[in-house]
Amino acid sequence: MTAPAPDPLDTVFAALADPTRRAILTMLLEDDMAVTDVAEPFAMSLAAISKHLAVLAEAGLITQEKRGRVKWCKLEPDALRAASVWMQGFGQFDPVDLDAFERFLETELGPGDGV
Amino acid sequence: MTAPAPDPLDTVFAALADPTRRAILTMLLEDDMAVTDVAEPFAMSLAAISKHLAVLAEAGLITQEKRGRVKWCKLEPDALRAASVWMQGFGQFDPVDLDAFERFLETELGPGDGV
DNA sequence: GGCATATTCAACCGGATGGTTGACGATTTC
DNA sequence: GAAATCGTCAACCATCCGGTTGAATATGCC
Repeated sequence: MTAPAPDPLDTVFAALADPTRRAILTMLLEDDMAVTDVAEPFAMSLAAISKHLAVLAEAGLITQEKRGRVKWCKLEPDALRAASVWMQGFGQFDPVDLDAFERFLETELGPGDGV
Repeated sequence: MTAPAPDPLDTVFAALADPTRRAILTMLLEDDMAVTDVAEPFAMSLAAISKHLAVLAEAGLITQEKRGRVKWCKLEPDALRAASVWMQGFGQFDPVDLDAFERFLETELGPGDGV
């Protein structure tokens, strides 16, 4: 652990840079989920998803709590606030346009993909 | 070029994940700059900065225009809007707190580092 | 023309990242 | 206690990333 503690923004943005991880976050918007259930829709191994979840947890974007043999994953939206605030500094954004958000979420999820 | 066009959010967030690149964006908030001038405050080669700028341009976060032998770099804040909008979906953020933004910018630049 | 300046290109390097598979520890269930 | 389930660990692999150096390609100046 001699690593010199990188800027939290580094890890948050890096975590968000992967589409699988963004999809996971979107899923967790709905509800808390077990690791196995998170992995279910993806065409990759459970171990890979487990790693993605570790990255998200490292960034503070989720927390994981083990109850019994099941590990529950919970969205931690506050971690996004720092990044969001940072970005707002550029361009004097208008207050966020929720219609645009809807459109983007649709793009994210893929049209006709009813996740 | 058989690469299947990654989600723009991938490249934007990946670009933002590097502290050098975020610092560059912050510099460009002030004014457009030539590549050499962008590189000046950093303890790394000009070629490295040139690559960073290419990443930012690829993500659409800046544009570069060559006038004479000088290539000018210009912030393109609109590219951040998509990412910002995506993030707003999580956590029903309050409208952004500009005081918090100031504090974060200070953290970014480093206290007592008068860049 | 010839030299200095601005920027990129190309090759290279070490380390991180995203994925795999198979073994393993922990927990529940029968 | 034995078997099934949940999740991680460890080793491995290919690729990407951030950096270097040195040569190459403009362009501007005299």
